[in-house]
Amino acid sequence: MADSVSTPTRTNFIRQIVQDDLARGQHARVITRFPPEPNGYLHIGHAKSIVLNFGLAEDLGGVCHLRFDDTNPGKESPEFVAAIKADVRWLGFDWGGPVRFASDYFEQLYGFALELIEKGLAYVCDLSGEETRAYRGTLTEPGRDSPYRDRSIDENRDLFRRMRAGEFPDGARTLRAKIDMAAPNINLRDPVLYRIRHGVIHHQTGSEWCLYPTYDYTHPISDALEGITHSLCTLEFEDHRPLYEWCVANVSVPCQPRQIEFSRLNLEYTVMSKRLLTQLVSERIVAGWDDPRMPTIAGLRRRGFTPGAVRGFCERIGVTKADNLVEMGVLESAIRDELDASAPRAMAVLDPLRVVLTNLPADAPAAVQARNHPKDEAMGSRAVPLGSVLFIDRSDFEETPPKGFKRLIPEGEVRLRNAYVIRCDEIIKDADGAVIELRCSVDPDTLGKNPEGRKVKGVIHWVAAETAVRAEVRLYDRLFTVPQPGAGERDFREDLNPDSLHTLSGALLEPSLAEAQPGARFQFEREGYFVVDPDSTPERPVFNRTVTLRDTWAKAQGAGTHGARGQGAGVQRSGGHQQASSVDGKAQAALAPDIGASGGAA
RNA sequence: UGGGGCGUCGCCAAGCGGUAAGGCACUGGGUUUUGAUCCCAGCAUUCCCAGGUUCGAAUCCUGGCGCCCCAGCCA
Repeated sequence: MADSVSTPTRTNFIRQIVQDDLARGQHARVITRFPPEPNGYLHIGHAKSIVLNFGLAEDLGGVCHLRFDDTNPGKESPEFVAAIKADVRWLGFDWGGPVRFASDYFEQLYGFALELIEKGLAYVCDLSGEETRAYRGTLTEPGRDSPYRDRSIDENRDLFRRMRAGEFPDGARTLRAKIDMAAPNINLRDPVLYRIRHGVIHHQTGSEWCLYPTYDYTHPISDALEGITHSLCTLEFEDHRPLYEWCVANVSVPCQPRQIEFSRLNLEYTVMSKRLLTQLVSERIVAGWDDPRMPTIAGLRRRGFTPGAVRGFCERIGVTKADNLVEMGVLESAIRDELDASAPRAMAVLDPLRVVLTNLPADAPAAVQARNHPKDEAMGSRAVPLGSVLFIDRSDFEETPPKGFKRLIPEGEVRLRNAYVIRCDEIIKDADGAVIELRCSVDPDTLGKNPEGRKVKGVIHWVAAETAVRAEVRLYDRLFTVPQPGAGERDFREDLNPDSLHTLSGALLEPSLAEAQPGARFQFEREGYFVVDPDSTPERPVFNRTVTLRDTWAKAQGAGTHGARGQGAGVQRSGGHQQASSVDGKAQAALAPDIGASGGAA
């Protein structure tokens, strides 16, 4: 019941294949694997693969292994290993056994390489990297055989052993598969199986090896050793499948897993490549891998997403082989669905405007009772202190309202959420003409009931000045201004959204929010869903906006501006937040140089 | 131009020869002390194009067109 996003698990072409295999008795049970390289954090695209692999195994009574593809130690680190494990667990999956590493199989892999050598299917090649490339040919021209291709088995065996023993420097020799230098599929033109890497400390094997197997060789064999039945990967590996099959067919492994490819996820207004994400972090364009603007699992978590919403999103987008570019709206809809059902409501004023109630009755309650959820009685209610001095959001008052505006206007009435109907009698301005306070009168007979003889359409949220808790609120927007950052020749940093973060230091919360713990999620009524950031302390609460509420009013108002485009995906353009941003010039100024510098540098 | 893929509504995506699911978005209407949620209705005579097979084709065949991936001792 908690999982409101739950859509019936959709099938897809891969599930169909696996179920068919199971039905035909081809396998006793399905074993899949999720094989990340620990060279960065997991992102939403990985979540698609995780949900596919773990979800499939889970539903079909099998298991899914978590195996780190750690064959390139120079780029990998234990920090990434730990983060990846945490993310997979957070998503709610269990690998039902030890975490595995391709490096666990280094010794066996080495043995199989010897087997290939004995069979005349692999040879030690002395060509340099550059020469190897030259010999490989091009997309349209066949390659040429390496001059070392016909070394004797004895010589190959001897050389390969000496490679392991550390007798040759980096790049001096490689072990190559002997397949076909004229193959139209370039992956079959005697691909490199092993390369020499001295001096790197592998996070799992330390300095035990100076010889490291390549992905193309390691992956199929690791799969086979683990009894993987279906090896699911993304489309760019489709060309590698013949090589995958060559490997498991030519060494003495217990089985021959089947590789099936699906298309990777592309999401509008963000980037998904690990190279680019790494760049965002290393150039400090974002605060880290878990910056709430990042499409990483850690970023989404800190942004306030739930595991259920991420899984629900992955189910909504499906699994096919078609190239795709998914709109942000789908992700947003997934999290809104879940949070609408599960997040307790509260009131918070992001951009405060002082309101003095001039006639609050002496017998008015010191606090009003407010339900924590409009539809879920079980979530209970809370007391919200009331007082004669309040704050409302600046955007909820307009001196010259646009047509259709149903919030507070001069001489107009509006309902204070959970409290009285008030009427704006007087506007107080400063020397510059800016509104600094409103004087309002309450209709004492409107607590818990509608006024008689007239209709008050608008409802606005508020906090009482005396008991308000000051907080920092971080408003996030999409990281990029275009659907496909860096498309064409452009540097993706040119597409960064300079307004992707607004830090509000003067937000005011109702007191019930004061002791909220990091990770707690709320709906700030009429504003959006917010989560307590790990930076939060009782002295200084910090909330992150996960996503705004759907806002048809803002959308209608924004028509004609750029707000009308892009399905409003993730962008808050209401007047209130534009106000908020100008209120917060300091925070913006602090952020701007960072982005400017990185954009202008390289 | 060699090889491998993909092309069904604005975005995802079902469909597996019997006459176009669903989600997101969008548009109307209703309920509402969140301009939220919820509800109801609308939204592809057509499946990249052109031929062909068939009583019948998005599904089969042929030929085009368009897009993506591959020349790391990365994964």
